[in-house]
This record gives sequence, structure tokens and C-alpha cells, in this order.
Amino acid sequence: MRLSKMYFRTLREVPSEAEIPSHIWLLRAGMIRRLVSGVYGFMPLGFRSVRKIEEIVRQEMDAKGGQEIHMSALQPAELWQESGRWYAYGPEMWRLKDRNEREFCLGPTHEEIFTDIVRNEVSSYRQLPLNLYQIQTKYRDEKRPRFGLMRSREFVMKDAYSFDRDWEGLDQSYREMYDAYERVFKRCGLVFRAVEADSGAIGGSVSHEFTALSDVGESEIAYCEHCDMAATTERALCVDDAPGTESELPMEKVVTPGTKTIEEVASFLGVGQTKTIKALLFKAYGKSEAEFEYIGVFIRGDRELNMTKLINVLDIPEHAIEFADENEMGRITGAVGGFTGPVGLHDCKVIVDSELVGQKNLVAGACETDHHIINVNYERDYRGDIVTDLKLIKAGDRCPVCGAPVKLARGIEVGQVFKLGTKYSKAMGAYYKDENMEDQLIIMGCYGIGVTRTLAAVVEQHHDENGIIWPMAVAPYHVIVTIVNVGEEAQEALAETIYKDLQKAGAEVLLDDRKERPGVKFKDADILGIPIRITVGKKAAEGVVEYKLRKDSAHSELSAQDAAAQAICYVTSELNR
RNA sequence: CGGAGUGUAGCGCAGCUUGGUAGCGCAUCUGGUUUGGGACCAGAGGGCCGAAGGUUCGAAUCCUUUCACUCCGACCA
Repeated sequence: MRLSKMYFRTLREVPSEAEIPSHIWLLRAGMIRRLVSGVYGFMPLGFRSVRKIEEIVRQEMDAKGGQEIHMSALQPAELWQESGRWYAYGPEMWRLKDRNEREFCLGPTHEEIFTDIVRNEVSSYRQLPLNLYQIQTKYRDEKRPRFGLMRSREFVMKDAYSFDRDWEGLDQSYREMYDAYERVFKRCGLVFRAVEADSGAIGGSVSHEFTALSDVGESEIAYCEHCDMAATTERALCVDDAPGTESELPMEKVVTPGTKTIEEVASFLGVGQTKTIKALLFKAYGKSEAEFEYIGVFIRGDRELNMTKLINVLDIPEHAIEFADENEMGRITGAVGGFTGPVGLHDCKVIVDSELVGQKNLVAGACETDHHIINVNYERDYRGDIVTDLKLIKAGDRCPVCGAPVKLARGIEVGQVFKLGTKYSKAMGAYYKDENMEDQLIIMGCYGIGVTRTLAAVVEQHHDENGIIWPMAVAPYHVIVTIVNVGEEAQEALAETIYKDLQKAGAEVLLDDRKERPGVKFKDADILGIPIRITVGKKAAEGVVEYKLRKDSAHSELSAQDAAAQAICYVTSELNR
């Protein structure tokens, strides 16, 4: 492709909408363009890279026996009502009606649709196992679209669904997808880690998230350097501190004026935050706005609540719970916010973090404004309707597997795999007949890769202060041949020769034949991040060119033939890594 | 959704406090000189100042309402 003919424009300045490197460079390289918040279009160069990722995904899916299909993004509400997710999915689902007022959504994911297809077509155990996938546009009306392709409202996703006879089959399918994912992300040039994850709105029991490590990532993982433990922080189990050994002292109400926060209470009473109880009052909805209950949650004062653990134990969708407001708090506790405690709390479900059970003589709110109670002990003074781990893991906490201190890291969630089990087959009636002509539920798994997010993650990990540095496998082109001075016949002729030779040898080549000054071309080549740069300049008459890799600063002078040969060799070796 | 901020030419911004009918850099077009890391000179085109109301002789500027966008928090591929 000749740059003089290509539809692209690099930007000299950083658009004000962009904050993080992937967003900045994809915009500046002219690869993407925003339509509205969270919705982007792909320009020729950007779309080529998207297709490269898709192709890698296809190859790895097909290698595991996956079969590609393509379902509509437009989905009827009925299927979602069958699975129960029409309500559970919440406001993130993009809903619409047709002219007859029939309800639809733009698919945020496709479990229902694939289950529906399969229940109608699969009837015998002989048709299983089955793995179907698609690469398709998904819609999620995100609360807060952010960071360009990182969190967008329209995005390209590969979603695969496995259908097995039994749990052993699912284990096998899951393992194969897991392997395929490792290959996909490795081929894309990502540094990533597979970690245990919560299954969230998708459901199921076991799940792993593939996280491309990056400081700008929105996903946080906890891992251990002494064992294999690695999990998202929302999933990671926490180890309770050892129980206190001191004897239980009698409770005593004390006056603590204006001490609303844990810090204030602890410093007012001169105790550590580990000797306090943090109280959080929530309002949780059932199936409708009218049906709700109040939930009092108690954890040790120095801990943070893990919201995911809470909604999991309550078995409600995330959008069905909110903090109680000041009026409700007053009604339930009889005090203003900041003085809620578990002792004498009525009309409210009480959920207690397991760690509190063993801790002795703690400080808690007295459910009376400006008062706390000291020497509060579990069992003797209060009990929970539910006692479970509700803590958010933090750096330095003990590893739940081996006890060593855990570390935290940030990353971009580029893929996730789930063992769904029978969640959808049961709700939607997807059965097969076994050897004895008996109906059996199909056992399902589902597997997603954020294709466009992967593109952003690649840029996030592969750039410098001058622009993108594409890994060969996802680069829009392999080589860029720059004519330093268009108009000089020797340069033009030699560049044309190299351009055609490289193309004949199978390389994807850009020829910068624009009537621009050299500086402009070099800057653009850096921004675009094409892995190999061949510069045809002053020594063209002698048949000599410069050969340089985008990732290196040094270049070498070679004959045109040698440069072309070296380029082909490098492309081949990189693609086969 | 809560909090903060911003909407002025394709992009980045100034002007707004103290109203007087819109400007700078980049980009674009023309001519010329340049040509190894985002050139220079001369000239030109391009904006219902986010939208709607209001105040005023007069509004980008003041007031009200609204929409959009970005950032910080809770959620996901």
C-alpha cells in the first residue's frame, strides 16, 4: 500500500479525550476514531490490526475443534426472561422495542442465544461435545465508558460456548479453551497472567480471567510468589487474623461525640483500628423495587468490604443493592450514620465477616448518636444471620493457600473463561437423550475474548514516547519503506524495487511515497509503529539502504537485496514464535 | 448513578472576571524557497462560540434550563 493513497492521518497533538497510552496512540496514529462516548470506529490501519487478532483467535479456536457461526446482535427479550437475566443483567443491557412494542436488546453476551440454538438442534448424546463460537459486536451500556477501546459500549468480542454430556467433558472443554487462550495472548505479544476470577453476571462455578499486566488496567489481581495462588482481588479468599486470647470484658457504653469514621473513633478512644468494628448498612432489592430488605454488614475496622463477596452471598445482582440513605439509617439504627453497631440492631439482616468471630473486646457503634460500645464480643453480644468472608484482600495479607504475604498487581482483563454447568441449560430446557433414551441436561461452558480490548492492551504494553511498537503478529503492516526524497529518481526506483520484492515474498508493506519532508515521514513511521523500517535515501544510487527495527534505536546499512532478505527472515521468525 | 470539570475552525487552545459582534498554533488550499527527525516566507479559505430561553441598545462573555464530553468513585470482554 502506498501511503500517498492511504486513508489515514496522524495527529500532532494529543486529543483532549485521551488519557492513557493506548488511547492516545491509537488516536494519534489515526487507527480509531470516536463517534460518541464509548463508541469507536476503526480506520484502515486500525481495522487491519483488529482483523489480525481475530485471525489468531480463529486459528486457535478452530485448532481446538471450535466451529464459527454468527448470531445476531439483536436479541428478543423472551430468551433473557427465560434465563432470568432480563432483570438480573440490569441497566447495562441496551434495550429497545420494535414498532409493535416487542422488547429486544442488543446482545451484551450470547449465552441465551447459543443455548436456544443448541436446545433446538441437539437431541442425542452422539452430537456432543460441541464447541461453537463467533466473533461479533457486543453492546453494554457501561456506567462509565473509559480509556478508548479499554471500556467501550460497543466492542468486538469472541465468544465461545461448549456443550458437553457431563462434568468431565466440561473439564476437558474448559482446559482446551484455557490452553487456546494462552496461545492467543502469547501470539498477540502480551505479557499476561491467568487468575481465578468471580463469575459475576455470567454465572457458573469456576472461572479464570486472563489479565494483561498493565498499571492502567482496571482489574486488580492478588498473587503469591511462593505458590501458584493468583486471583482477582474480588475473588481472592482472605485469611482471618488469629483469634484474640484475652478474656472477654463486660460491655460498656461510652460517649464518643462526633466520631463518625473508624479513624476518628480509634484515635478518640486510643485503640488500633483492628480493635473496631466497621458497619455498613445496605438496602437490597428482591425481584422488584417494592420488595427490599435492609442488610447490616460488619467487618473489622481496618478491613475493606469486598462488594462481590457480599452480592454473592446474598445471591442478588450487583445493581440490586445500594447504601441505605441517612433517613433509612436513622430509622433502622436509631442513630445518625457513623454510630451503627451490631449490638441491639433489629429489623435488619446481619452479615458478619468471619474474622470478627474470634476477635475480642472490640469497639462498635451503639446505635445511638455520639455513643459507642467497648468490649463487644461475638456470640455473647451479637450474632450474624450469615457469617462469611467479606474482606477485600490487600497487599501483604497472608496467602490463603500457603500463608506467604500476597502481592497486588493491576491488569487489563482481555479474556475470561467460565464453567457454567447447567445454569442456562436448566433454565432454558436444553437436554440431550443419553444411551438409555433418558433426558439429560447439557453441561455448558463459555469463553470470551475482548478482541478490541486486546488491541488496546497490546498497545499499552508495546509503545514508547514516539508511538506504537507493534508485535509482528498484530502489526497492520510488517514493513514500511520510506523514500527520503520523493523526486530523486534513484531513490524512487530503488524503493519501488524493494517494495515489489517484499510483496512478492509475502510481506505486508507500506511505501511512504508522500511528498513530505523526511522528518514528517520518520515521525509518522514511529507513531504507526510498523516493526521494520527500510529507509531509501542518499545512498540509493549505490544500491544501499538503511534497515532498522522500530523497537531498536540503531540501524544498519545494507544492500537493497540484503535488507529485503533480512526483513523477510525477521517477519517469518517473528510470526512463528 | 454520586462528586469535579469542560464545550469557541478538522486538532490543541486563548478570549469570559470588567458585555461592543472572534483570535492564536497546528492542519488545509495557492505561489515561492527548502529537503535525513513534525521547514520557512507571502497569501487564502474555514466558526449560528454545544443547544434553547432570558437580561440588555448590544451576549462567546451575565442569568436560567438543557444536551454532550472528560476526569475521580462503585461494575465488566
